[in-house]
Amino acid sequence: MNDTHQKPLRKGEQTRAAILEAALSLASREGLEGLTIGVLAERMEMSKSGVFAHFGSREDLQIGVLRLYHQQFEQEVFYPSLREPRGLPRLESLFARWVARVSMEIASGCIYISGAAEYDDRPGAIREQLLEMVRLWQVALNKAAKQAMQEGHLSTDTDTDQLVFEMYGLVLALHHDARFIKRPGSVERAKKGFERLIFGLQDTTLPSAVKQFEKKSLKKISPTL
Amino acid sequence: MNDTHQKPLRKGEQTRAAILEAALSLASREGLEGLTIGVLAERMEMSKSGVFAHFGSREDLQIGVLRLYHQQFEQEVFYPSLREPRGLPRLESLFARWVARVSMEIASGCIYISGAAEYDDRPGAIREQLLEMVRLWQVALNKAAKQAMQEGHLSTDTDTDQLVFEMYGLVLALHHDARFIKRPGSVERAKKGFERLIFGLQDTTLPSAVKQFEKKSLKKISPTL
DNA sequence: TGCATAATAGGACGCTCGTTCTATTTTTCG
DNA sequence: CGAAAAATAGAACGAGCGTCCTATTATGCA
Repeated sequence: MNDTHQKPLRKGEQTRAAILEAALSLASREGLEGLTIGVLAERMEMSKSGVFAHFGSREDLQIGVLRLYHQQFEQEVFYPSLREPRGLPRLESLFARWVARVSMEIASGCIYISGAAEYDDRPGAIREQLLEMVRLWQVALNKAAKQAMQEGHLSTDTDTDQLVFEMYGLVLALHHDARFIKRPGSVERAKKGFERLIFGLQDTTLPSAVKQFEKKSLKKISPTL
Repeated sequence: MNDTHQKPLRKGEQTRAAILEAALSLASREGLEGLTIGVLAERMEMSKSGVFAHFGSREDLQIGVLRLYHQQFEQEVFYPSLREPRGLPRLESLFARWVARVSMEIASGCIYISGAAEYDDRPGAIREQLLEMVRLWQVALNKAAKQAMQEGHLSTDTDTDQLVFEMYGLVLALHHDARFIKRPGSVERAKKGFERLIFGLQDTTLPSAVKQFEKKSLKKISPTL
């Protein structure tokens, strides 16, 4: 009954991390709301209460999963792009890595996207946490777009909010078509849409004469990762 | 025990329809998977078994909801647009009415979109039904785009699959930003994206000289309904 | 109006869920 | 090593779920 708790020991945090990884994998497939402690325990070959003890509640577990996903997203998409020169190259890198990650997640699912649908109007701590992360990501994209403007890579009257809106739309369409409809070629369509978006080309309505701008960048970003 | 069942009487179908309406309203907010017979019965001021008896199973109820939604979608979006002349006007009408409907659904939610997230990889009759409807809608959009090509309203080398992909992305982004993030102005962004998409304008990268094409249509489609 | 039948209510079922309590095993460290 | 503390297991709980069964009420038609 003595509540002077020492700092936690090693083993606990280790299995906690393992549980979170399994939980993330599960939540990617079934959704955060579909994540169940029983199934998670089964997957971990542990008892329900054994798993549960690492988290104060299911909600805390879900938030832990969210934070782990955010961390991975930062590490795989955001930080590497910061090494690109600011302006269009960085913006292109952000989009390319984002698309690459969602492509890899086709078999499992992007938690930012599925979570947005799940927590549309389900108030609570999970929604708040998710909302903060998605906002952060959109702000990062917006900042990169604004820098591209300042660097002269985009027209000075570019509506960056509109640009981010359409970039997000392309990735949402990719996720939708690839994961729900399971139509091939969606990745290429997202990339093509981005090129058209950036270079302001729509060859279906305009005569050529402007196509020379196409495909002069977005190339050195390797499609791996 | 005599299984020679007569054709069903009036009252039954009447309340069945009322239940389906309530169920659609509920499923719009909570998702098809969040639709529960208990809550539905409460909403209808009926007993659980009374509600249940109108459907062979929960799955049948969900499919009924799906069909009702599809019917409404056809009536509000698809059929009225067929009265527009084939080609770009009809394509614009389809998009405008689609956006108008999703705008009205901001408080509740579009089942095509939320359902796509819920049934990503949850096999079964519901996914199959939903998939068929979404495919049908995309095919309709594609057909309208192809007609716009044939009418000379769009360039002959238009990639209509790409066009539909991006149109879908715009509506998905609208749904995402308006419903999850609750950011205002999303409707205008979707419309602006469509105009840019159709007219091939991206004023952030191209000098003006082509802006005269803008806003010459998509106007007589009233935003009401 | 009455009778057959459809429509609905009420209750119980087996199941799964998150959570709690208590006991047992495992780990950590003086 | 041995004791304190952490980690885990096991069983039970109350609630909500879809579904089934049986009785009761409401409806439609001869």
